[in-house]
Amino acid sequence: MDIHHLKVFTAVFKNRSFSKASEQLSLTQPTISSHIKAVEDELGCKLFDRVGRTIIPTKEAELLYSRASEIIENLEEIKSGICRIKDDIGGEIIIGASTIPGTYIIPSIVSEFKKKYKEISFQVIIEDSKKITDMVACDQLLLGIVGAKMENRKLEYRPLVEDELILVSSAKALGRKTISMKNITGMPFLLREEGSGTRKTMERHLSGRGIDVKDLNVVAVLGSTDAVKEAVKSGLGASILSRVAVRDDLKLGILREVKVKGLNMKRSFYIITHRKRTFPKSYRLFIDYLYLKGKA
Amino acid sequence: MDIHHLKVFTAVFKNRSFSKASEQLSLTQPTISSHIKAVEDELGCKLFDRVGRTIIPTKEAELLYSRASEIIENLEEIKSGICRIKDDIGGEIIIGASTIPGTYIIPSIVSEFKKKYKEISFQVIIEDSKKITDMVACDQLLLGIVGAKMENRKLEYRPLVEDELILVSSAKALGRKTISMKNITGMPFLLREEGSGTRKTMERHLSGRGIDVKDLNVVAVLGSTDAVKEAVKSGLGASILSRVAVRDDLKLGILREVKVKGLNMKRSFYIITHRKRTFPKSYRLFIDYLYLKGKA
DNA sequence: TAAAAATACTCCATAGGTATTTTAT
DNA sequence: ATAAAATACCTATGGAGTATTTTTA
Repeated sequence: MDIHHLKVFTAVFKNRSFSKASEQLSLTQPTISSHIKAVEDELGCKLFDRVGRTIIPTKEAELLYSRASEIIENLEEIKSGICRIKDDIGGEIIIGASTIPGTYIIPSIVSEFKKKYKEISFQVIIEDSKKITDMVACDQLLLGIVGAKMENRKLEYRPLVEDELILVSSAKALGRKTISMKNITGMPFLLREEGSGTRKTMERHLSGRGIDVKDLNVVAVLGSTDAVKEAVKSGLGASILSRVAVRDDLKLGILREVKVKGLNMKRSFYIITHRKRTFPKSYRLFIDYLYLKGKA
Repeated sequence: MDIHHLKVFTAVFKNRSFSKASEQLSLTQPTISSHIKAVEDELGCKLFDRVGRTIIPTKEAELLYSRASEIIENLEEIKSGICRIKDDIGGEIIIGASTIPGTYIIPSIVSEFKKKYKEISFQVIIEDSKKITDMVACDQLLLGIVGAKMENRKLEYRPLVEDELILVSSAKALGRKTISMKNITGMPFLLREEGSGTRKTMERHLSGRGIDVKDLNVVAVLGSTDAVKEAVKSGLGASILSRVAVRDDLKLGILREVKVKGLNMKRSFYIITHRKRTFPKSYRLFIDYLYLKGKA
């Protein structure tokens, strides 16, 4: 049974006439006839007694009419409801971000974006790059911002902002402002865990220069940027960290940047999305905004 | 949008799979694909993200699902509701009957019928034959029992029981037990109104013997059988009435039958129905019961 | 006679199928 | 290699139309 059938039926019922119904619905009278016949056949009962040129609804028709309008309205509601949420820019955007972008990049971007779209609220989930990448790949998240590419054909990567990794040590620790590559392997070193984008990027750059993690004098592996920073501050060792993560500490003289000759550890933060997912309007707006930032 | 579409959609939604839905609905997987596509096109939005072999409903699909089941249930309810009332033998039967059958015939028939079908209730409307005939013809009544045929191509007439009109006078009035035709015109006469079946039948029989109503010595025209009976009892005049209407009065000796030589006023009571109307189950049962009586 | 519904037919969209291809596990 | 969805293509049903007939007011 088609909704159209019900619409035709109600029109006939209300007009007490096939031809008037046909005018109302911009159909021809034979079409109305055949529709009514179809419904009668489907329900296995007559709906109208054709008495001369008058039409009298049967008991069955009365029952059908009393409930058909309900169904028609219901369907219209669904359609309009879907049209609404299709263009609804409200709701919550959940961003999965790795430590560095989640802490130092996203907040200012979100705050700027919110000036234009006040009705969109945000939730930022902070996990390491690997975890975020997996969550996007497994459809637990629609949008992620990470500090390293973990290739996955399901995912769409787009650069957001440039960053740089630098070697930092405690300001209190004496030492040269510039060292050479070979000095790195000797110094006590602090590392992030394996899923970290910072660590992955660092490893990539070092191995490009012939140094493996195993060559380093690793004093400790810590689960967050802050933990590493604190450890460095306390003089436990040096570490390679995002410039954005240590900017304030450098300014305040708590940490000290040590230049490594010939080592330039540029990296990007990436916007990741699932290639095959469709996004609610609010997400599309925000992602477009991020893409624009990425191009600039 | 077809209800079928909605059923397919809900099956896919619940199974999170096109092929499982196809098995469940005994359709092929391509059919499911095309149905979902049709709904997506109609609503102008994606309903499922096809991510590898997993299927993820969009926000729109969530909304649609939450309301589609409602509609489907609604429609099932309608169908079952209609099936129920189609064979529902409960409810009320309204019989339009003219004076004589309504008073002397119908009550006993109804009472007998009710022994078998206790759940059917009856309402008997008593009007003269003409009025009842019109009401059936104009679809205000589905069933009538009248004492005379008023031809109308819309109507189906079937005999119910035989009756006989007889000439009656007051028992107190002296007079012969048998008279000849020519004596009729002289005597003071009481008549029913023009719409009366009794009157119509009487006129037909008399005119068959060459006597017109205008030839009679009409003392009064009264609107009901009882009124005529009372008038006859009080000696105002004679009248031609149904045997069934005066049976008790004859037995009790309150009224007296006067035989008219060569005048035999047999008549039938008729069941009338509208040829083009359909009847609820209860009516069909009762009408069949009446037809059976009519044949016997 | 005129108005309304039914009927007969034609045309085209689409529901349904089968066979095959694409994609991801 | 396999399982699932998409795609291509075919057929038959049924929706919508036009033209005509039937029926009744």
